[in-house]
Amino acid sequence: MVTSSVPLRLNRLSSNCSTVDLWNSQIREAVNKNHPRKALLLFRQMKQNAIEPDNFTFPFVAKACAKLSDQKYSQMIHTHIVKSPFFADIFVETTVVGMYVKSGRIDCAYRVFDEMRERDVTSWNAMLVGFVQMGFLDRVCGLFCEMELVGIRPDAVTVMGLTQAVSKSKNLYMLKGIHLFGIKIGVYGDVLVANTWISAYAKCGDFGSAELVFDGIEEGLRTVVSWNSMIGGYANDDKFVDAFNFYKCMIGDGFRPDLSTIVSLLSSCKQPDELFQSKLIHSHAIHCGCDLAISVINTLISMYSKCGDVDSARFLFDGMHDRTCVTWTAMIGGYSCKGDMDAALGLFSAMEAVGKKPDLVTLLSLISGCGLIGGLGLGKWIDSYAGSNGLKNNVMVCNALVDMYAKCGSIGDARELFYVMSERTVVSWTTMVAGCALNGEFREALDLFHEMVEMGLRPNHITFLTVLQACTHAGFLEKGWECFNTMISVYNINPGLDHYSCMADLLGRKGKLKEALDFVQNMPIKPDVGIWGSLLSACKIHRDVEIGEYAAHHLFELDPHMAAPYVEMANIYASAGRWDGVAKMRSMMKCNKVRKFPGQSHVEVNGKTRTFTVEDRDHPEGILIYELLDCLSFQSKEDASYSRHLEGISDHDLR
DNA sequence: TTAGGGTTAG
Repeated sequence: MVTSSVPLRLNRLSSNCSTVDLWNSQIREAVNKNHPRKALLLFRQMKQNAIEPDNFTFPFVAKACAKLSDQKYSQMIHTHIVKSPFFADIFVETTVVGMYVKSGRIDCAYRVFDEMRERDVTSWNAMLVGFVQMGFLDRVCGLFCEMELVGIRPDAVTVMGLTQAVSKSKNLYMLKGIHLFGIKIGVYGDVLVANTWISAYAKCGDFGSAELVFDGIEEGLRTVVSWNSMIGGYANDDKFVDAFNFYKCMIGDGFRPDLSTIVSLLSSCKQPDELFQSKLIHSHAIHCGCDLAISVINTLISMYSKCGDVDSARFLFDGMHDRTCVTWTAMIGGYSCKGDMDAALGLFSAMEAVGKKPDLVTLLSLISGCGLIGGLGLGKWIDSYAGSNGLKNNVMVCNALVDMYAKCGSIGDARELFYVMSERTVVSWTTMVAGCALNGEFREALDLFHEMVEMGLRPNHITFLTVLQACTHAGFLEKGWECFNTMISVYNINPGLDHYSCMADLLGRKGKLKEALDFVQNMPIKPDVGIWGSLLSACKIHRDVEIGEYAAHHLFELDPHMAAPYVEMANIYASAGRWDGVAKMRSMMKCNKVRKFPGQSHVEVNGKTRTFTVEDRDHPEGILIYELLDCLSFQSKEDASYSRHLEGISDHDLR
C-alpha cells in the first residue's frame, strides 16, 4: 500500500540533498533494520513518484530481495536493473549475483556473473559463496583456480567461503589446507575468519584445532560469535559438559550470551541429570531478555521434555500466544517420548483444530511413541494419515514406520513396507536388520545385512551393533567374530564399548569363558560395568567361580553400591556349594550398605496401570496367574526348540 | 563470521 508520509518527509529534507539520495537513505535504513518489505515498498513509491533510481539504489533493493530469498522479487528487480543505465556497473551487477544466490537461483547468478565485463574480488566471492551454499564443492574449487589464473587476489571473504564449503563436506584434510592458505595470504588475524575456522573444525569433529584457533585470537578481539562457535560446536556434537564449561568461561570473561548461545546450549541438554544446569541457562535467558523469542521457547519445551520435566514444558507451551508447527511438535514429541500417547494425540487433534498443519517431524514424533508403547492400532492409523497427507514418500517417515511395526511385533507389516519403499538408506536397512533380530528372525537379519553390503551400501557402527546383537541373541559365534573383524579390517570402524560388550556376551553365553576373559582383558578401551556384568552373568550360567570372582571384583571396584554383582556372585557360590562365599557376599553388602530393591514391572490393562515384582503373589488370583505363566513358559520353550530344530541348530549347540 | 527451535536405526 502506498502512503504519502515518506515523500512528504523527503520534500521537507530535500534542501541539501538530491531527492534520490533521500530515497536511497530511507531504503538503506529499511534494509539495515531488517525490513526488506518496507525497502521494496519504498522502491515502488520512488518509481511511482517518477524518481529514477541510481547505482546506489539498486544494490540496496537487491539486498532487500536477498533478505526475502524470494525468486519472484529477484527477477523483477533484475528486470529493472537491466533496463537502467547502471546495468554494467560492477557494484550493481555483483549485488545482483548475491541476490540470486540468496534466493537460491544459482543458475541466474552464474549467468549474470559469467556475462560481467569486469569483475573484482567481491564478484568472485559472491559467486564462490553461491556454490558453497549449494554444496557444489567441485565448482567452488574450479572457480577458485580460475580466480587465481586471472590474477584476482583472494581475500578474507574468499577464505571464509572456502572454509564453509569444506566444513559442509566435513573434509578435515582440505580444511587444514585452507587454514594454511589463510595463514599464507595473511588473513589469520581477522576475527571473522578465525570464527569460521572454529566452527568448521568443530563440524569436522577436530575440537583440539578449534580450541587452538580460539586460543589464538587476541583476547581483546574475541567476540560473542567466537564463543558461540565453540559452544555451538560442542553442543552440536552432544558434548553438553564441554559446551557448558565454555559457557561458564564466556560469562566469567564478561560476555553477554545472545540468542544463538542460548539456543545452542539448550538444544544439547538431553539428560535428566542436566536439568539443573539447563534451568540455570533458562534463568540466564530470562536475565538477558532472550526468553521471549519463539526459537528459545521451543528449545526450552524440547529441553524440559527430554530432561524428564514434561510439566515445565507444558507450562511454557500453555503460556504461549503464537505457536508454530515446531512448538506443537516439540510438545507432542515430549509426550510421545515418554509413551503418553493419549496426551500426544490430544495435542495433535488440538493442533489440527486450530488450523496448524502437522509436518513430517510431527508424524515422526508420534510414530516413535507408538513403537515405544507397542501401539500397533494407532501406528497403523498414523501410517494411513501419512499416506493421505502426502508425507509417506519421505524416507525418514518410512524408516520410522518400519521401526514402529517391528517394535510392535508386526514384522510382516515392517517387511511389506520396507520392500515397497522407493528409497532405502543405511538407516532403513539397519532398522530392518534390528527389527528382524527383535522378532527372532536372526537368519533374515544376517541375510539382509549381506544384501545391503552387496548393494554397495556402507554399514556404519550402528548397523554393526545390530548385526552383533542378532548374532548374540541367536548364539551365532562364528558369524559374530566375522562381523566384528570385518568392521575393523574392511570398514575401518573402531568398535565402541557396545560392540565389545556384545562380543563378550556372545563368548560368555556360549561358555567360552576363558576366551571371553582374554577378549575383555585385551580390549583397547577400559571395560565398563556392562561388559564385566555380561561376563559375570555368563559365569552364573556356566557356574564358573574363578572367572566370576574376577569379574565381580572389577564390578565392586567400579561401583561398590550396585546390588546385582553381589547377588549374582552369591548365586554362583551357592550353585558350587560354597556357602562361605555366600556369607562373604552378604557381609560385603552389609558393610557397603548395599540394599537390593526388587525390580518392578508395570503393565497397562484397560487404562489402569498394574505393578508387580518377581514372585509377587499378592494378587487375589495369584495361583491362576502363575499356572498360566507356567503354561506359557512351557509353550515358549517348546516353540524355541522346534524353531531350532527347523534351522538345524540343536540345543547342544546353544550350550 | 557463529548459531537457529521439533526428527528415522542402537
